[in-house]
Amino acid sequence: MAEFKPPQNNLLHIEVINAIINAIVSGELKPGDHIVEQHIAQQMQISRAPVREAIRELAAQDIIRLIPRKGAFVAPLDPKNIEGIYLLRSYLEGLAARLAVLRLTEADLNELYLLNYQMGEAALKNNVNTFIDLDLRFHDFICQHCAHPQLKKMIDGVQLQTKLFMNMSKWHLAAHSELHREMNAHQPLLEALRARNQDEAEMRMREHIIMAGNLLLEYLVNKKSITNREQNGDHVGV
Amino acid sequence: MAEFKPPQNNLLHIEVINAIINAIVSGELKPGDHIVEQHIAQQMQISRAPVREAIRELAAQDIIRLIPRKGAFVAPLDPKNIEGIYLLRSYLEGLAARLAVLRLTEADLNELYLLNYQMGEAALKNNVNTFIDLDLRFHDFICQHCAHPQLKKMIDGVQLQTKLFMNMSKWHLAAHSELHREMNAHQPLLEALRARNQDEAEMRMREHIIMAGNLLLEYLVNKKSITNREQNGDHVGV
DNA sequence: CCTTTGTTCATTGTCGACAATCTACTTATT
DNA sequence: AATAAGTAGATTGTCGACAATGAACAAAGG
Repeated sequence: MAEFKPPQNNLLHIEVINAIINAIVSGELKPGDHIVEQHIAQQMQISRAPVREAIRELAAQDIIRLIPRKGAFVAPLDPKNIEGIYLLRSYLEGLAARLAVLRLTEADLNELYLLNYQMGEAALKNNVNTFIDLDLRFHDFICQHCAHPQLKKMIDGVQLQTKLFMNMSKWHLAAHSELHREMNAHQPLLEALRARNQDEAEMRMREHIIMAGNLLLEYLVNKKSITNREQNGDHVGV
Repeated sequence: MAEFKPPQNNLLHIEVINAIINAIVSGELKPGDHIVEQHIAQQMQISRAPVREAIRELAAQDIIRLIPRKGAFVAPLDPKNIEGIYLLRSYLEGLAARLAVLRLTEADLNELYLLNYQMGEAALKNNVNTFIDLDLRFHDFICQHCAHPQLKKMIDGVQLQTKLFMNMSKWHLAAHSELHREMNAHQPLLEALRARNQDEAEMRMREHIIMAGNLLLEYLVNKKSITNREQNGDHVGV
């Protein structure tokens, strides 16, 4: 029997969501930019209704800031905020790890170990995109096994933001030189999971995320001071 | 000069949100009920557009479950879920308390002590509604001072859910006999805040919320077993 | 009797149009 | 020249209508 796949999303607003996210990731839409419903609607040759829904949904995830009767704006990206986001993420994913300890089977653990191994390979090959993708799958895998849909949803939202941060700041371009620092970042967490130690798993997950946040932050501050130097010839001390 | 307040929410969808929440709180809409856009639109004599937006926003907060092309349904209310919600809330508000420690002024602390005192009074008078209202203001006050808008937003969403839980389960009707158990629930937290001890504040906030969750859960399980007994004459053991 | 195929109706998804509001600019007034 | 009032264009908020989908029920065929 031939394969009859169900038609993928015929829901317009979901395609709009993806389109907007892509536009932000690709830098086409920059933080602070005004998102005009009709412009998107015309470009995608659809009406404003699904565009509106997409914007509202992204606003619920804080990707977009909504101001009544003025419009939608791409959320600003400031380091102060990033620190808070990563702190939040560390708490949420820490809790997810704690809950996942109760549910991960041996097969699940093996899968995680495999992902971790592949990350090591990608790091050695300096393959940043593969590394980031594997890292995301690693975290997702744990969060999916926490059996807490609402927590999962929150984490997805925060993760999307961090993904945007990384892309907007073109972090991945500079990550080559940082990969070695992240290479074995999951090891302590994995051991805690295997030992079925909830406290330890939560703690390690938190540490790991805070560390990743600091790495990004460090890069951002660096870049900014370099940019400033370039712009006004001023030397900014470390 | 007379007060000329700006007209309150001109935005229809906000009024719809409140209307739906009220309907759920009052029991008019029960968990699992199908929310039909046109019905609400006709009853409120507006078009479907703002109703749609309201539903989408409530869905983002997990008050409502959305199924594509089938519609919106009031989120089901099961004890298993409640436990998870309170766990989540304990983590989020715990973090908020930790952050608030850094920002609460002496005046703020006095305000919190006042609220706590008033709660004691309300408890002694067995005034449940006042007690619940004060409790909410107490928690809100702390969360507002965590200087983390996104965390605050998440907490608001989860708090709304717990509020709905309490109302849907008619918990407040039975709370009279439980008030004394909650009366001094904030004391340890207050002391930690005054001592500017972040770890302690987070811990005490968590404990307090988990305890409140258990109280509600205990009541729900009790009620359910009573209901079961009434329905089928079966005796459910503890 | 059970399964499959139509049919009808209720509801959601999408659309184009209009009204209300905001911004930027122009004009008038002191 | 500076401030206030007015105007025009763009954008959001709201509306009513239609198309697409899904659910319940009836009819047909085995």
